[in-house]
Amino acid sequence: MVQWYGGCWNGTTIFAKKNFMEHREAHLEHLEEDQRFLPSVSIDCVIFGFHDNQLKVLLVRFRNTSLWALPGGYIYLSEDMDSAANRILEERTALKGVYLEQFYAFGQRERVDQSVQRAIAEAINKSISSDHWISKRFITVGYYALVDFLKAIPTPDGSSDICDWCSLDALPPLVFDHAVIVQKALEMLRLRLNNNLIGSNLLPETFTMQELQSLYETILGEKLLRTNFHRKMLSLGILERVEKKFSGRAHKAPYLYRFKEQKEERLFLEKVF
Amino acid sequence: MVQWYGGCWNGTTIFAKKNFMEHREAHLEHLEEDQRFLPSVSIDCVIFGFHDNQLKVLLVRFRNTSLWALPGGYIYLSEDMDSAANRILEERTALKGVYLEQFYAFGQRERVDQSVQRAIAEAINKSISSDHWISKRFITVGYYALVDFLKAIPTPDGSSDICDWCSLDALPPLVFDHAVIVQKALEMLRLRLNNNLIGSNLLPETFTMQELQSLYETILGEKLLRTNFHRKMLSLGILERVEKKFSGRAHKAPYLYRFKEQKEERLFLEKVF
DNA sequence: AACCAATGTATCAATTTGGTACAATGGTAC
DNA sequence: GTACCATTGTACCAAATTGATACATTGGTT
Repeated sequence: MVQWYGGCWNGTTIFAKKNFMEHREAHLEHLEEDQRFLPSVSIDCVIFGFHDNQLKVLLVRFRNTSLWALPGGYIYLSEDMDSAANRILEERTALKGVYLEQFYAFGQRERVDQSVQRAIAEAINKSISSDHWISKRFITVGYYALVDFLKAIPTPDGSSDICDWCSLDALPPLVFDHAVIVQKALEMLRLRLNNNLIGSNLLPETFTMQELQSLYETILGEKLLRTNFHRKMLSLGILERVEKKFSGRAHKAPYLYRFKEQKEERLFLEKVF
Repeated sequence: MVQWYGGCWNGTTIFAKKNFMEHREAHLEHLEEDQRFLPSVSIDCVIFGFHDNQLKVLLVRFRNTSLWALPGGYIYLSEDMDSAANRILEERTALKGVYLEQFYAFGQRERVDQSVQRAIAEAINKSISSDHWISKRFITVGYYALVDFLKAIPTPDGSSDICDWCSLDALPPLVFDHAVIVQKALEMLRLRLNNNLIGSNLLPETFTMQELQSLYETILGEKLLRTNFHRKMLSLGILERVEKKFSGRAHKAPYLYRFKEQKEERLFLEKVF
């Protein structure tokens, strides 16, 4: 069990460990063949999950260090930037086709601390010269993803030994400007909280009103009145009640709900809260 | 007077022509010294102005062609990406410190049509080899700017002979994916229409309620009820009435308004409409 | 002086929201 | 079984917001 400020949760499985080795090989290959990547541009993914009434973010830790970072990567010359982001996401979670959205490009001149960069390279046993492609200046394009916490299989890449969930409110220190990137991702997520996109991607197929409200509260960072939330959600007409009831702990059993199939047009501008 | 689908307006002045020559020199210099730019990344600016109750966008036309494009440029290794965007904006408008915000990065593999790229290079008398830095793959980071239409001085760069305003609803065909970029800029602008950021940057110091409403309607793409708009705007408490009245054409003279000085904190999430 | 269209304001119904009350319920304790 | 209880679903009311219409004001035209 990985612990970090009490926030991490170990999702690594045997299956993940197998993938880990595969990707490690692939990664070493990349370093030799940097010509295949678009120079100066990297991608970083803020992968959100929801569990225990908390927003989680997927992080990797570089091998032989205690340095945490967002899962990231580079763009092959032959692929679209969005495809690259999808590939990176899939490599870390083993999930295909999940909700993924670009939210901002980070271009500060000094955003990558070169001494940290070197420390990482040395720790993973790569001596890189000062004109190595990786030590050149990069801008990074941020994507956030919304994934089903239980379905994702966190999988380290060749430069990391851990890939795991961390609670958003107890993140370890992150390398470079990654803390800023997470913050911005959350901001953009709030800005786009409307319509059902958020819930239907962060929650399992069916869920209780309580879980849905807790998700909203977590993202918005404020408490909502239970009864009014209930009313509002039902009035939007995007939920349907699953007729089976819940059976678990004490007290009254809540209904389960699921999101209705959506028409393609998005009500992107409608405000919910 | 530049005409294009009836939408263009010629803002070029004698002052602008002087700047034009200066920048042309600067640009030629750049082409030789491509080492000074960050590879693979360009910037394109969607510069919005408001005039005649219409949203305008600043465009450039490449020399000896009829090809229109967004004003753009590259990032010096020594400058932040945001600074580069500011510099590009200033070069085309002679305006400093205007409202400028990054909105999206465009990374499709084939987003730049190489045959068009070559045609432009030839037209401005540059023969570029297929491995010239400019013919490599680029992602472009989009920024939108909100400027006072009357204060901007549209100024072509070295590769263009015209820099001018075009009505958003009568744009000429644009090169590459620039039409998509404009569309996305508008979308993001709508998403962020809240608080007074928009108005205070697209309108002159003082303005009538009618002008403000017209701006909102243009950006949102829908009609609003005059009386309710009036009420809402006043209730937000962000306007102050300038005691002088208006004196112009026929009928009753409207009050003039201006935006109050804003506290630094932004009410970014508050919905207005 | 009569008129007119644009402007500022008032008003009212419909809707939405914030907040409280209360009945229903599925389990626990005894 | 019965009393109890925290949680859930729903009802309800007052306050605030919004949609829509009416109307008084006014600067200039004819």
